Amino acid sequence: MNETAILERAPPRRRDAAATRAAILEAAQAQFAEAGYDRAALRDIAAVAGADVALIKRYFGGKEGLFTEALKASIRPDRMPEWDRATFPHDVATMMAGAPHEGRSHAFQFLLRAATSPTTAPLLNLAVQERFLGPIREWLGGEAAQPRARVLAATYIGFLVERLIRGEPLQGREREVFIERVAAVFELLIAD
Amino acid sequence: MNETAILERAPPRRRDAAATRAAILEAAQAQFAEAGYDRAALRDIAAVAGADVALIKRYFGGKEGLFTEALKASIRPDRMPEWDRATFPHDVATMMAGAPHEGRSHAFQFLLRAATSPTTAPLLNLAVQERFLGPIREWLGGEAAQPRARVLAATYIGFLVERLIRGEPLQGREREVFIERVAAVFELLIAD
DNA sequence: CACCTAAGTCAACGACAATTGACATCCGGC
DNA sequence: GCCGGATGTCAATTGTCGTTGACTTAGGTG
Repeated sequence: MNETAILERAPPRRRDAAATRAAILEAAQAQFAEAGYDRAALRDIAAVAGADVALIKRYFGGKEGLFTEALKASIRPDRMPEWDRATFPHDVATMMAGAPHEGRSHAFQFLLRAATSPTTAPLLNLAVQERFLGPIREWLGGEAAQPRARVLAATYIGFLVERLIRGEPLQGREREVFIERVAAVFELLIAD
Repeated sequence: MNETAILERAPPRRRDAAATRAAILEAAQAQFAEAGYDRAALRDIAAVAGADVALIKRYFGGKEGLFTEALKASIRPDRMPEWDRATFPHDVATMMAGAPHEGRSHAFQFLLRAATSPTTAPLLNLAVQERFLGPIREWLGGEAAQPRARVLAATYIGFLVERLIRGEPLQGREREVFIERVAAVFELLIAD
C-alpha cells in the first residue's frame, strides 16, 4: 500500500477493547474542548481515535455517555486534602497571579465549555458535585460546609477564568495588590 | 378571508423593516443567552420576534451574521455607577443565589456562552475590559483601583459561572448561608 | 485445527434545522 | 387608483449527525 509510513499510528493497534476505549476517550476530551458538545461530531472523534463510530455506542452508550465519561476523566480532585490551611490563601493567590499553565488550561477550557452549554451544564453539575464540591466540603468541614464549599468553588473558578482571559502574569505593584486581595478573600472563605 | 372577524393579531406591528430587524435582534440575544449558539433555533428566534425565518436571512445573511450582530449589540458598558455601595453586596449575593434566567442578566450570560467559541473568545476579553474592568475601576475609585477591579470582576464571573452550572435557585438554609457568605466577600472587595 | 465470542466495520435510516427561491401582500408615490 | 419595490410568507431542499442493526474478522481456547 504505502511505502512511507502512516504518520498517525505506526502500529494500527491490535484488537484491544481497553486501548480503543482509552483512545476514544482521549480524542473525545480534545474534541469536546475544542469544539464544544454540540459541534463535536462523533465521526470526527472516532476518526481521531482511529476507531469506528459504532464503537462509541458500544463502549459509551452514546454521545451523552461519552461526554460524561470524558468529563469525569477531566476533573481530578487535585490532592486537596494535602492543602495546608495556613498557606492555602496565599498559595492560591500567587498561582492565580501567574500565567495559565499550558497543559492544564486545555482541560479547564473543556470544563468551561461544558459549563456554558445548557445541554451539558446538568452533566457538569453532577460531575462537579461528586468530584469537586464533595472533596472541598470534606476539607472545609465545620458548619454548613456545603454552601461554603459552593462559594469557595465559585470564587476559585472565577479566578481561573480571569487568569485564562488575562493570559499573562501580573507584575509589579498590581501583582502585589492582587495577591494580597485574593489571599484575603480566600482567608475569609476558609474561616468558619 | 373572513369578513366578520378582523381580530387576528390586532396590531402586531405594521410593515416596518427596522422594527422587525430590531425585534429579531432582541429575540436573538435572549435565545442565544439561554440556549447557546448551537441549540438556539432560528425558527424559535423568529417565532419570539413574531417574524418569519426567511427574514433572518434577508436582514442578517444567516445564523452567523445574526450571531455576530447580536454579539456586538451585547458589548456595551454596564451602568455600574448607579449601583449603591451600601446594598450592592447583598443584592449581588441574592442574584447569584437565584436561577440563571431570573432577572435581566441576558447580555453577559450571552457573552459567557459565546466566549467558548474560538472565534469569539477574544471578544470576551474585550467585553470584560469594556463592561467590567473599566466601569468597576471608576466605581471603586481609591487606591490601586485596577487590581482591585480585577479581583472583583473575577469573583463576579465566578459566581455567574457557578449559577450557570447549578441551573436552579438555592433554597432553604443553604441559600441563606450562601447569600450571607457571598455578601461578605463582596463587602470585603469594595472596601478600600 | 475448528469454533465461538469479542472486536471492529459498514451502510442506511430518521430527525432536525439552516438555507433557499418562488410566491403573496402591503404601501407609498405617480 | 394603480404600479413597483419593499416586506413578509411558505414549502421544498439540502446537509449534517446520532443512532442502529446486520455483517465480517481476529484471536484465544478446548
